[in-house]
Amino acid sequence: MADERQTRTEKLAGEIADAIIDGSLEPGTRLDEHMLAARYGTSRTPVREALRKLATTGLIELRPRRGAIVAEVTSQQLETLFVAMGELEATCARLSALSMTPIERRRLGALYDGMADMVARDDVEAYAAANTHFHTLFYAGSHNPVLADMTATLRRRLAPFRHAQFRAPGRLALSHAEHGAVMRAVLAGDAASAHAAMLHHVSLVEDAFEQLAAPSSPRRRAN
Amino acid sequence: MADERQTRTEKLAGEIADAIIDGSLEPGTRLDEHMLAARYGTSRTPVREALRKLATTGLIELRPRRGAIVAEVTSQQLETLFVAMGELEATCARLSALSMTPIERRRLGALYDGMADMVARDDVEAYAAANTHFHTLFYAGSHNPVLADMTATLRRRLAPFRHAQFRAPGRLALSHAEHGAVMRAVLAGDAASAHAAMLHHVSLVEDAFEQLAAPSSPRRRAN
DNA sequence: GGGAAGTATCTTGCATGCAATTTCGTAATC
DNA sequence: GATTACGAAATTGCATGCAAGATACTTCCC
Repeated sequence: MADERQTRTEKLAGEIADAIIDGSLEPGTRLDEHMLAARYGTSRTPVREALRKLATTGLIELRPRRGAIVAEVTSQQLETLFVAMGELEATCARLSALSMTPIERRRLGALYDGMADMVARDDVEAYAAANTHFHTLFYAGSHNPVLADMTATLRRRLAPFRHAQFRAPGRLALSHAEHGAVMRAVLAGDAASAHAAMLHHVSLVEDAFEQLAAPSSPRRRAN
Repeated sequence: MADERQTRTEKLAGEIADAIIDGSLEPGTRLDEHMLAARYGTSRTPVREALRKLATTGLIELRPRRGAIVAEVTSQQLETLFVAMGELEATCARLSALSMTPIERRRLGALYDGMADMVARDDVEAYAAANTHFHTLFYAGSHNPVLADMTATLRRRLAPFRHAQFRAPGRLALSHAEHGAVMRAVLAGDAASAHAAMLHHVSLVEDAFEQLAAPSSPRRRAN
C-alpha cells in the first residue's frame, strides 16, 4: 500500500529492525553494508542511513570505521534497560492517573474486563496481544508524546527478550491481578499508587525474564 | 586535539547542534544540504548523515523529500517537553536516592554547600554552571546509563529555551532551597520524597520560563 | 485582477567510484 | 611453536553524478 510514500532508507530501517526483533539477525552479527545492499536490492547509501538511524535506537552498535553489529546486550545492560523501561512505564501510569479523559478511562476498563475472559480461557496468545494494547493505553493516556515515544521505543528494543513472558505457569492470572491494581489507581486518579503499582508490575516481568534467561547465574543486586 | 579520530559526520552533527543551541540557527531555518556542505567544506554525504542523526534527537525536523528545518517548537510542544524532562529528572532523583554510593552522596553535599556561597554572592553565572553540574550528578547517580542518556538528551534539546532561567529576582535563593529539599531526600534514601521534590523543582523552572516567554497568553492546563 | 495550469529550477534521494583505514592471512624471526 | 611484522583483501568514509520529486515562477484563461 503506502510503500512508495516513504523513502528506501525508512523501509530499510524498518525491515532490518524487524529482522533483529524477530531474531533473524542474532546479536553480534556483522552488518556488512554491501551484503545488506545486495540483499535488499539497493545501493549502500540508503543502507548506511538506515544503520545510522537504528544505531540511535540502540538496536545496533555502530563503531566508526569498523562497521555495525547487531547490539550484543550483556545481562547487566539488559537489567539497566528493564529498569529504565519500568520507570518510564510507571511514569506513564502516573501521568495517566492525572490526565486520562473519561473516554480513555472507559476504554481501559473495557479492555481489562475483556482480558479477564482470556485469563479464564488460558488464551496466552490473545492475552499477549491484549497486554501490549493495555500498556499502549498508558502511553497515550500520559498525553505526552515525547514520553510515549521514548517508552514505546524502549519496549520495542526489549521485544527480542520478552518472547517467553507468559510461559511461566500462573503468570497470566498474576499479570491480570497486577493490571487490576494499576487500573484502579489510575481510574481513582491516584498518581502515586499508579506509579507504584505499575513499577511493581513491570519489575515482576523483569524477574520472570531473569529466571528464564539465567536460572543458575548468581543474582546481581538491582540498581 | 581529537579532531581526526571522529568522523566528519559526527563533527558536523556536533557543530550544527551547537549552532542551533546557541541560537545561530533559528527555528524554522531551512537546512539546505548544499549550503551546509559548502559552509563546512565537505560534500553532501556527511551532511545528510549528520542531519539524520540530529533528527532523531528532535533538534531538527526532517520531512521526506522536502528537506530539513530547525525544529519549530510550539508552546504546546514545549510544555510537553518540559513535563517529560521533569518526569525524567524526578525519576533520576528517585533512583539516586536508592543507588547513590557514599562517595556520590558526599560530592552532592559538597556541591550544594558550594552553591550556597554563589547565592550569597549573587553570582548568577557560576550558579548556572553549578546548577547544570548539580543535575548531572543525579543522572549519574541513577546508575542507569539508559535513563541518564535520555535525560541529558532532553536537557540539551531544551537548552535553547532556558537562557533566562535565573533572571527573575530571588530565583537563585529559591532554586537553592529547592535543591536542598531534593538533596536531603536523596541523602536520606527517601525515593518518593526525592521524586516529589525534584518534580516540584523543575516544575517551577518551567513556570518561570512560561512567564518569561508568554506573559500575556492564556495559561493552558498542564497535562 | 485573481486563479489555475504548465514549465523551469532547485533540492533531495539514491547510485557509483575512489581513497583511507581496518582486518585477515602469510611469512619471518625469536 | 608462538609472536610479531608485513602485505593484501575487504570495508567503511566521503565525493560526485544523475534522476525523481518539490518548489517557484510564468503564462494563460476566466
